[in-house]
Amino acid sequence: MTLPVRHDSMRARNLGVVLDAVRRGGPQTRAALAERTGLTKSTVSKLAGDLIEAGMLAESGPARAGERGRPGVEVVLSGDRVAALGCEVNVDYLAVCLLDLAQRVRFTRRRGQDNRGKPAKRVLAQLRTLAVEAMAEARRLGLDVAGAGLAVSGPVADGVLLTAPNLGWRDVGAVDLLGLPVETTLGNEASLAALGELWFGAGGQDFLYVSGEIGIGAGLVVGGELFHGTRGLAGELGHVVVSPDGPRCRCGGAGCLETAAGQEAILTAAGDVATVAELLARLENDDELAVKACGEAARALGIALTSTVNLLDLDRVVLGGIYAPLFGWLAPPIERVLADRLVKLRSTPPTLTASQLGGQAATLGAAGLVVHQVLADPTRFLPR
Amino acid sequence: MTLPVRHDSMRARNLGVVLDAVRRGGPQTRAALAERTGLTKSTVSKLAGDLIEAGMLAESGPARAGERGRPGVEVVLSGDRVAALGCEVNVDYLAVCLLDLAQRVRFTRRRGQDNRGKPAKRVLAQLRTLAVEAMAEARRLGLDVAGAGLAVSGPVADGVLLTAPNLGWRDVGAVDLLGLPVETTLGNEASLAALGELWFGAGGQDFLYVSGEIGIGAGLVVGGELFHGTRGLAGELGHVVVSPDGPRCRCGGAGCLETAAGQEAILTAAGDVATVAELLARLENDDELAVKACGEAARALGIALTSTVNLLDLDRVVLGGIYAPLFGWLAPPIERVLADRLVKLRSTPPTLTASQLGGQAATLGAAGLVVHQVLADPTRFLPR
DNA sequence: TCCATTTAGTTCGCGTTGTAGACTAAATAT
DNA sequence: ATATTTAGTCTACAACGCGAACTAAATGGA
Repeated sequence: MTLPVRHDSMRARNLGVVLDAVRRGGPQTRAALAERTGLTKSTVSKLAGDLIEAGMLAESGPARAGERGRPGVEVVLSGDRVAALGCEVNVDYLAVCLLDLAQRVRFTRRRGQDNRGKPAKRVLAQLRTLAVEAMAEARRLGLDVAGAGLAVSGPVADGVLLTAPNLGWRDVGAVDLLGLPVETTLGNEASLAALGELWFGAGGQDFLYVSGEIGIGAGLVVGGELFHGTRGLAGELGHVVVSPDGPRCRCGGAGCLETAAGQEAILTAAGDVATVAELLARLENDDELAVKACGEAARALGIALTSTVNLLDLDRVVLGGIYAPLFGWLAPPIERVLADRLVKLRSTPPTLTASQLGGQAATLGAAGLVVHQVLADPTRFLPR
Repeated sequence: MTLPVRHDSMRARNLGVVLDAVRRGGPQTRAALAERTGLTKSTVSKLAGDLIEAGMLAESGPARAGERGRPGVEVVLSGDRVAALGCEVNVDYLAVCLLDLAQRVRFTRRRGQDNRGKPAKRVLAQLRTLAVEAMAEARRLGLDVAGAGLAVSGPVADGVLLTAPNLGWRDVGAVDLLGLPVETTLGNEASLAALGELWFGAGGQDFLYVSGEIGIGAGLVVGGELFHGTRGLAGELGHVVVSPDGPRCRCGGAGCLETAAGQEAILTAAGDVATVAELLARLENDDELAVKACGEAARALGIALTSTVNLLDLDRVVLGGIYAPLFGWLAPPIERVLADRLVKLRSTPPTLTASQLGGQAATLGAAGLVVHQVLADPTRFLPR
């Protein structure tokens, strides 16, 4: 439903507009901000003044214009007051990061451990230990933690992780189990990684992030915003059908992408390789079977992506998860399929990129989500 | 970019909020509107007063509550002042409709004619004749035409129809060629039909509208809004891959849905039937080949929809275009495929519905789009 | 019948907000 | 030096929504 605007929400919104303009445009003078936002100089001055007083903006010294006229003073996002926490549970590690409002990473902690089959309660308690460390560091730095984002590898609804096939979990109240003293937002790993790629990677404003793990998830970013779908369950790329009569899939269907390009399918096809690291080693030695396995997976990915591109009108795809290290072997065949199948429909096939953030994408996205909530409505952190 | 809020836009927005609440909730008292919108009684009173003065709302008599207290007076959308035009060029007909602000259809005109291969300029001039008739009728009824929507069967960008395979058109500046004296918005037929289904059919707030014609398009509605994709080219369902090694498709790919379930594929498989009407006749006579052709097409549709549902998280699919009359023969096999393939991933497979609007969906959607623009910001039609 | 009660809608003074334009500040060009 | 240009602040002002008081119109009970 469309929300009404009142005086207070007008103010909240305009403060957010100013902050967001600074985030997008980097250090800028008040005059430039007025120009860019459409607000008047005096309004921007007042808003910026309040934000500086609240410690969310800071003056960063004179802007050397070299041109005529009084040089302006640029304002920047200040990372000295507010921060956000990003957390992630994955199959083989736990991770947290602390991100300040200026989007600088102030602290990270990662703990490699196999979480498969372990009880959710215990794993999340271990993650809490890391989170508490991060919050202690925040206090030491004089930062308020505005909230936390929690990335889990499975579909999510109302703070509950519905299923995590690779962890063997079902219906886990992850936010409650993590039990942080700040508001915690639960999100799907692929979605949050997509946001991480958006804000910290080379994703641009519109792209599909593909997260290759045991399952294959995807996060769609359109116009700089995440697409959620009806109930927030969008992104099950792993069960797009790539060969209707293909092998049966655990979802009940057959010939799903996951059966052709999921981690297990690739490792098996490469000759029952045990780990992705091992697979990589073989690929680097030009192991024929391994290369062939990647080629097969890539062709299946190419087909699924063709469908997706046609449906959603994408011009950029970012490959993450295990696909990032395998990028060199996957990208060429995928690109060939895309080019072949999309010639007539679009002038250029979508660009393929490997995720630059590695295992950090999801935690960065999770923390970034909170940062962006604060930037969009900073009233919580204003005096009075 | 996030837009700032100023006093005038605050007012515009709140007027829109009130109108939208009336549209969604039907006739309501001012008190109920205040409750629903979150604005105060006095504000709603003032806004409603202005809207009544402008002829966009009207008092519809006392609300019989039967309960204690003074009975309120309900306000309704008034269709006596503003209207919108919806136009459509399709393969075998031209159509226009005139829709008032209360979303009542005040005039329709349809002209059956084969437009294949004819020059766009001539066809659009013919459509203009119909549109001018509709605008004359509007003038006769004392209605201001706020704008027009134009539906065409092909991808659209910046007022230009990029390609219309079934008409044999390329890069047609359709808005300019139509040359109406009101602002005209160009839209893809499937997208606009989806909006028609949203506002006038039984679509609910979240669904995928599938338009079966020579090509197969789709319009996705999420949370009561159309999903546009990066450049507004989303919805090419026809080129989702359903059998990677299937027959070649005119898009350059192979095994696209269109090659299995497009109008021509079905007619050919049914034994080179000439028209959909003829196919229907055969189906009603239980012609074995025709029934089998529909079954094949339905299975392909089922596979494409499985992929789509997994990607986009849908729980309702509306079948339109030629699929609407064929619904009885298509739906059961599609439902079987969806049920089989989605068992484990979602509690219930998506509901399948036939479009109730027939060939009217796109014109209604096109006109509705304009009506909704006016409802969202009615300032243009306010005095002063 | 009368009056308390309840709900609808209007009126009016108030506080908050952004705006426009005058004004001050600080640079460059001549 | 002085004019010019641009940045930023200050102040009077108007628009808006808010809230409380008020009027209006119904029901229900004595």
